[in-house]
Amino acid sequence: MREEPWEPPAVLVAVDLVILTLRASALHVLLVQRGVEPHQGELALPGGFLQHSGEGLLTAARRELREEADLDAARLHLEQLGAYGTPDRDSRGRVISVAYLAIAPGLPEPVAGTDAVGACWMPVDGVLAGRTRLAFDHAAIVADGVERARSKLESSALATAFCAERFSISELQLVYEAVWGVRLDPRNFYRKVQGVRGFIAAAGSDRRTTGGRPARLFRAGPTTVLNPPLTRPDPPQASEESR
Amino acid sequence: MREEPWEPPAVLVAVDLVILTLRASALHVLLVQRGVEPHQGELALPGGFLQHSGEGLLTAARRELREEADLDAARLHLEQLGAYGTPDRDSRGRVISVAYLAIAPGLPEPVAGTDAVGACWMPVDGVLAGRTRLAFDHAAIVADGVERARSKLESSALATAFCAERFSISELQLVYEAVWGVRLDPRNFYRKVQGVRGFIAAAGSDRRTTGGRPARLFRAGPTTVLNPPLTRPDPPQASEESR
DNA sequence: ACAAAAGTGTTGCAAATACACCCATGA
DNA sequence: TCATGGGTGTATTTGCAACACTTTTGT
Repeated sequence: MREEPWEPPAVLVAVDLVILTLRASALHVLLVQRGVEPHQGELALPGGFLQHSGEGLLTAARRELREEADLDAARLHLEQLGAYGTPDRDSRGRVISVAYLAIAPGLPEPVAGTDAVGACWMPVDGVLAGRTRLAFDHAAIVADGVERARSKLESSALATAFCAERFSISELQLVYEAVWGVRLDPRNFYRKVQGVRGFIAAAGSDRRTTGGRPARLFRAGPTTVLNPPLTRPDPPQASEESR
Repeated sequence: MREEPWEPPAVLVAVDLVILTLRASALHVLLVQRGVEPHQGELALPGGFLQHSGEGLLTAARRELREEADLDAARLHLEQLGAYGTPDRDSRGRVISVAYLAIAPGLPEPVAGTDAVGACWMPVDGVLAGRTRLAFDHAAIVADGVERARSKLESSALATAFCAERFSISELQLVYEAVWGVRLDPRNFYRKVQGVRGFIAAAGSDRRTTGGRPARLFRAGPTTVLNPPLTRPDPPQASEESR
């Protein structure tokens, strides 16, 4: 760091959240409708400015998670995505946003206790395809978050963060299929997942059923890096059908 | 983003650079000696504050690259690492640092034209092991940068950024061996690398030699994501010798 | 001729796929 | 007893590490 005689410019720092979850086998992101200008009424990521100059970035992310989504950060996966600082991204002046990615298990239904106007889960497909328009550069941030989730499913135990505390192997498979957008063979998936040491651990011989044979239940294991990794099958060779 | 009656606190934003290169088959990072307080005289990452409120983060990173390391950003790989914003990381007040990772080919020798005091290439081993002490939280940032480089070698064409414009396959192998800290079989590496479509492209049948058979030369290919990826061998099972 | 580095062929093991099959339960 | 989803066995394919071997240069 070099020092110079001039004063460096002070900027505003916001923290925005990309909260992903699985609903009806599709990946969804939590969006709020903005109550004030700029971009009033438009959809945006939940977030807000640093509250006081002693607040850490991660602390602020956890606070927003609680305030805007009524989610308990202690139970969620939460990691930093990156900083977004294009000069003209916010008409109020120089605002740099530090984005965080959170993964939530499928919640009962609507997001309760939200103090933002109209929070809702939106399918990410629409956002990625540009059909769902977002304020600021938030669509790009969502795209980065989804891409991060897709790639981390391969090499980390992130998938368990989409599940409730106890889950069956086929529920875990649904996570992979929804996030990657592929179909997997349940039988091979079953053994593959069990073959990764520390990924999942048997959780009581308890079992609930939905019509067939009851499934064994598991909970997230101690491992966070998958070894061997679960490899994503390459999409079926887009030939003339593409685009 | 929620609006509230209070003023959000303004903070200072710095951009710091983790510039990695290969020297004598070892991974090195560029460090400068700080000329002013705080941490005067200590080693730190090159970087500095945003220069004016209209300067973009990436623009600032490119400027620092030029000013502090005399490197041309257009020829380098440059990507954002993340934001570091622990409240007490800088004694001057609230400073958030956005770190960037740059990869440079092995340069002729010393870093020329630097306006910082005492810029030098330091082996990353010492930094990672804590033997080389850095100012602020810069040692942690270096560790994150090295980890990012290690993991991106597997799935992206990042390795070519460590090489000159034209390189032989064995030079590319040296990059992988140095960054990963492993030994690879040259014969299998040779074919593996050639098997990845778009990774490297033949560059003139030109050839220079160092005693044996001349090598074919290549340049970076169009692909940035490696398919199939180059997988890193797991380290030789640390048994009782570990720690 | 020999050393040194580049490049090729071949083989055997191990992981991943595909899929036939058996198990446990509700209706 | 049949439909539904859970779980297991196994043959075939594929990927990859190991290593013998050939090629092309400098000295």
